[in-house]
Amino acid sequence: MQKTKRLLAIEKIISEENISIQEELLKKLKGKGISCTQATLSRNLRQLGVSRIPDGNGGYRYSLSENFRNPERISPKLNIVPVIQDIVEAKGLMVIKTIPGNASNTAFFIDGAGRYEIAGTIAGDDTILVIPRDGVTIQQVHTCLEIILPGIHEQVKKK
Amino acid sequence: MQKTKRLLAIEKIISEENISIQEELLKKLKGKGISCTQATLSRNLRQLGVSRIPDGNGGYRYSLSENFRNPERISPKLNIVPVIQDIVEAKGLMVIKTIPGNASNTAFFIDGAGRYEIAGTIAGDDTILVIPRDGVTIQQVHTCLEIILPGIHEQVKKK
DNA sequence: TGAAAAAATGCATATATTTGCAAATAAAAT
DNA sequence: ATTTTATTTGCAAATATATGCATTTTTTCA
Repeated sequence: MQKTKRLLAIEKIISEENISIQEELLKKLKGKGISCTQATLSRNLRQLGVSRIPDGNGGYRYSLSENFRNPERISPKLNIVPVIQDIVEAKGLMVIKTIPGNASNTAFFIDGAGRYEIAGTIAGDDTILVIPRDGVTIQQVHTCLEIILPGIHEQVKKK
Repeated sequence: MQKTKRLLAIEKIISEENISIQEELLKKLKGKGISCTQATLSRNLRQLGVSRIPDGNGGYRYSLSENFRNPERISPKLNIVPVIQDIVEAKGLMVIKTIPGNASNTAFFIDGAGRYEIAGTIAGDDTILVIPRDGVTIQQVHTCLEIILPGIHEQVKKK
């Protein structure tokens, strides 16, 4: 889907560069072969929860919401304990195994990151089903998980 | 000075009410006997670091930006803090609410600090009861918590 | 597969926000 | 106190953002 790709690109650009007006973002997108109108961008930004904040220098810049910008702020807590046991994919979905009783805890963090890539999660006692949004690849979900829970793949490999 | 008063009033209004456009804020100010033009407001908002964020409901609202005011406050040391949702006191005891499943983790951490002020803790799923030792004031417990979890009160205030 | 419903998009425009500039006000210096 | 300098403000205009509506694209469902 065109929109999914655009939303992801918007997030990426905004997190990496200082965008002060929508027209500027529009051009960056065009540079990546993604094009739409400013009107669509306006709607997309709202949907993504992107806010415009003073840059402290007399100007403004667009910014991802708090959770999004600093996912590492809330994640290392979980990494203190090796709660995650395994990550496997099946039928385009992702299954994360945790130590007993920690699935909902972990899913909560994943949800809290507010990543667009993830449509939602369902947690049992020691298993989480991560449902990627349509058009999002498994690889993108892996990357996204790494952002939410830095070191997650490393941790799993050790077992 | 007129401006100082206005800036303070703006902060107060924005923190208490949902303001979606500047004209709206202008009226609220007028209601408090403070008047200026929308242009001035625009400048003031930027100076205060006020950002406009999606309200998750198809609209926008103005919001004080913690980031802007305390950019360096975001440090890895705060990692453990965001699990804490609220701190209230009752009957000389202290009740700490956490995100689901994190009460025992957090309580363990508090216990681990071995503070004299705290006689003990009891943790459920998302709630911790902190029992101060006899003769210890609630204020002392607050101070003590701040030592164990630096930034904890600041974090809670934001919610 | 085709019709119906829903979602996304562009266009034109309405609405909202920012800014250049000159006047007014406040602060500092002599 | 008076001049000088800096800050604040309003006004009008420029710029930026959001939205109504018609159209296209995608999804759903029979």
